[in-house]
Amino acid sequence: MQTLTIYNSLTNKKEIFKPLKEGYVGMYVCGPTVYSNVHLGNVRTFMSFDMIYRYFLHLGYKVRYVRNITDAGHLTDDSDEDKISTKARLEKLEPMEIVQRYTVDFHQILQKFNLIPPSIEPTATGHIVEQIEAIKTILENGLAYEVNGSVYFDVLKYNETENYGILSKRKIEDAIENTRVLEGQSDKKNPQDFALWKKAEPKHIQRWDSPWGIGFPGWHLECTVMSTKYLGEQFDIHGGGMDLKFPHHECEIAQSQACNHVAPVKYWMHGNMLTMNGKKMSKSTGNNILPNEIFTGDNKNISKAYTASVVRFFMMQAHYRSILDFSDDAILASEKGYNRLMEAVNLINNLKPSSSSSIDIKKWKQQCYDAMNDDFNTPILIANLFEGVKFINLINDGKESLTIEDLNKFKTTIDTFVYDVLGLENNADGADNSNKLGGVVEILLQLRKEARENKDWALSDRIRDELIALGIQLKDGKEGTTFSVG
RNA sequence: GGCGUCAUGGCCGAGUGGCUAGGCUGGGCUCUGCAAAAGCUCCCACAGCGGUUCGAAUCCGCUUGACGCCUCCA
Repeated sequence: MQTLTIYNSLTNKKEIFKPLKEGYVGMYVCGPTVYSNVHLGNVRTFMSFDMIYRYFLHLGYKVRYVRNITDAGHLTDDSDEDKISTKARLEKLEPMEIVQRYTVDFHQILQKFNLIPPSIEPTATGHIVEQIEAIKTILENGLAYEVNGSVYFDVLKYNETENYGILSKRKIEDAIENTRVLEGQSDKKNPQDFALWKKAEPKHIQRWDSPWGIGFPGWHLECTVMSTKYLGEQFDIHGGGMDLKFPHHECEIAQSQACNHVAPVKYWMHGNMLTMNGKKMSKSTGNNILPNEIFTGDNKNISKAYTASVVRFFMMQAHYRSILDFSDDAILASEKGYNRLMEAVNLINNLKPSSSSSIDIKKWKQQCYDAMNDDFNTPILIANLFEGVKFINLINDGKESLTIEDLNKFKTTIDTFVYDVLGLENNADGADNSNKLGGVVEILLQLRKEARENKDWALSDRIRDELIALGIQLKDGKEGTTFSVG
């Protein structure tokens, strides 16, 4: 098995990946709060971890991948109302109607981007009982307190024996000095304390009974409870967006320690933000683009529509830990690169084997693995794949050669990384009408060929130019004319 | 204000103490009726100022700038 290194946010270093149990990987990724449509920035994080999931699977690990749906308890501010309920009141819908609508949207969008569904996708509302049990345990361990029907985690007390700030590298002393004083926090002993259970006011729609009265769980708790339930008190990888590092993931660590007295996660992984116009995409600021707007081209930031595969390729061209800026120029360039890659991938089936190989395929293949083994470096992988594109074109031109064994190895490796690991899809052979279209174009190519034999350049050029206007690119080669649909 | 990350060629984006990133764009050549495609090739960058070093864009310090977190956020 390949030696894989992963950048661990807990230590800020690349570390060799060693699973807790040989051959198995437990991975938890914070999912969306389903109160509105997922925007492209949300998608990036899930796509990054999908790539990581895919690579583990390819390496032969048995992976249990858990990604939650937050459908309750996500506090917006100190108004005692959570996001789901606020939206529900606004639209006069049942909370679960909102949850259902945006959960379906989330699944549909991710499917379009060819993300593999996780092994388990638990919901917060489905784990209220477990959350209440966890609160009881934390109370028993003396690290939480009850005030007016709410329960808060006692951060200062926890920090006496443990390190609150171990992940985010914050010092609690600094936090105390710099925390803004907000209204309505009088229930808390300290501003740093966070809610485990919040009392529900009568106007609050989502509510559950508990030993502390009617209320709803705090946001941080669900991930602790669900990751523990499905992956154990300790598991290999916890992922999420960079913006969740503090306070969410810091709180998760504290809660797990308070319950189970062990560090829950071996490798913390954080995907970086997608920006647009240099600023983070986010729902609240409106600086975002929705996937459906990209598929239709209906957004002022883009000049045309782009397919999900092109967007996926665009994102894979950047490292998951780097900020990536979305722009029309950038994605336009990616689209061209994607098309070039896919044309070569299609061409590989036509290559003829030779009696000897002029290219070291084994070395090239290992370079692909080396890239992925270095903290999932997809940009380097793609650079190597373009090296492969060059090989394909040269072999096709008869300038390089591969034996049948090498050719098969080459083809398998290309397919593995392009389809299985990067999760790209080949739009050309995915279209139902491609066969019919191909037949029609073949007729035109025949006509053009006859025109050219008669030196009727006016006609042959007209056929070529009108086809290209429709996005059909002709390529004249020694053995006839081929075409590609752009 | 506090903490942190990053500053790479026309654009997007990797990476490394001395050796090619890659994609897109632009120039040249081969091929072609002319093109396109493909191949070859050119433009060879690393914010600024100091320091360490035989050697730094890569390590250290300072300056400037951008972004992220500190409040819900992938």
